[in-house]
Amino acid sequence: MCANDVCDVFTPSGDKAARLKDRLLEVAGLSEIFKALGDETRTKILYLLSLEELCVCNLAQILDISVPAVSHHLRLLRALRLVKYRREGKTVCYSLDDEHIVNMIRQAQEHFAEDR
Amino acid sequence: MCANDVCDVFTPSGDKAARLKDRLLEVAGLSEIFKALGDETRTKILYLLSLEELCVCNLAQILDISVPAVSHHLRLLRALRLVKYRREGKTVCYSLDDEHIVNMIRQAQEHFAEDR
DNA sequence: ATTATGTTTGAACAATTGCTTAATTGATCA
DNA sequence: TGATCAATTAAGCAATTGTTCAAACATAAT
Repeated sequence: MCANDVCDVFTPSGDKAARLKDRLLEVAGLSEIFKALGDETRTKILYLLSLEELCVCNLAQILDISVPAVSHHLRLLRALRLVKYRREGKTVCYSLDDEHIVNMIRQAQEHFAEDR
Repeated sequence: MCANDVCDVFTPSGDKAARLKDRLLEVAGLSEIFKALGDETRTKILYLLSLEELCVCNLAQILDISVPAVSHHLRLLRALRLVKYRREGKTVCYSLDDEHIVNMIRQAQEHFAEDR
């Protein structure tokens, strides 16, 4: 920990630190959504679903992982209301339930592109 | 795995699966960026730095965690070119090096808001 | 030089995560 | 009802992650 009288970007009264601490409330809980996208497989799932509606077994086929693995990921994405599902006979069809996700992916792509 | 002749959203030749598999290249490696935001502490760091330039020890103060913890996170964010730093005497000042991050955070906030 | 302060790095450890296999549930059809 | 197929859930395991403590490095001042 730094000595407050040396490394003081802050005002002596320390109210600035408090003010910044308050601003943190604005991003509280937000990382849950990013955590969902923080897994390679889930990013792929979300991107695929942004292209078209797909059932669990098709996702497993495309992603080359087991059906239960896909199901686990979808369960998490469902909990965050990022995807919605629709039962069609024996199969369950998933699709994107959030247009913001696509925007986030686009932003990440742009960052990557500039990264040369 | 599903039997291809029953759960066939795909064409019999299977070229559709192949086509979708190709599209996945468009999001390859993108989850690295989201992984950075997928940690509560790092989301806070990035948000604070979007508000103003801060040194390591100030970040530790505001976030109530140890200085090394902050440093480790900054190291990761540096590697992803999400933050930049500037030495000022003994202290090192960090700031945001990517406007896309702020956009991503805003998108996440909007999703959260609609989530009621 | 020596001391003091801010930052970084390394090692170790607890906690979390993502996967697989096996068992269970849900739904359709004979 | 019984059989079949898709999906979910549960349990267990390997791998990753975030943290702390201790040590090393960098800069500035005495």
